[in-house]
Amino acid sequence: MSRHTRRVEVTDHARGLLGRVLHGHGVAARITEVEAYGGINDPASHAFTRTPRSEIMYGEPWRLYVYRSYGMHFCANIVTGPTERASAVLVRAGEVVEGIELARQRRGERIADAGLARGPGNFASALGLTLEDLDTDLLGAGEVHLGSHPTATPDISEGPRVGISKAADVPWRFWITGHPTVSAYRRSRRAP
DNA sequence: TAGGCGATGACCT
DNA sequence: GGTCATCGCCTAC
Repeated sequence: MSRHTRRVEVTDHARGLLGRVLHGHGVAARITEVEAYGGINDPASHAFTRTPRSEIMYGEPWRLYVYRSYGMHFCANIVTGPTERASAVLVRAGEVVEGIELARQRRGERIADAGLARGPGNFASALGLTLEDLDTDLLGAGEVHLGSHPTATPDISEGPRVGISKAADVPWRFWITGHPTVSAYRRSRRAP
């Protein structure tokens, strides 16, 4: 398989996740913003160097990869496979469509609805995702799983990924055009 | 075993 | 708009 074909794969998965609903511990959110990570070919991916932490991305697709960022935040990724390719999609933002009261309890009463799941750390927080959910099968019927595909294809915009210092110019960030939950672009301080 | 750093968020002006 | 807290994980020694 060619390098080009791999690139299309992971970005197609990223686009395909927009508009899908992710259920997490009593809260459901429609995914509005994602970033694609190309695994072994992507310097910005955790899987670029194979470590015990990134090992899960080399395994079965449609598993949940959760990691801790800056010591206190969790970020949720969906492994898209195939096995050994280590491709994954980072969920950056969503619109809470079920369990909004529970989401508000987790995030804080004063947060506006559109901000409940804006930003990767906030999205994981709103859905109650932690390291306990690592390796969850998202196609299963557990507390954390993916819903069906949306009936209509959303209008998708693309741009550079946020907050990374390597390969910061690759346009592998996708979001639903004009959606209020999408976070503003901010380039990493360490990016060249 | 120690040092450096980050796929962030919140708060301040 | 910009600045900074904060700590587990990875890498090098």
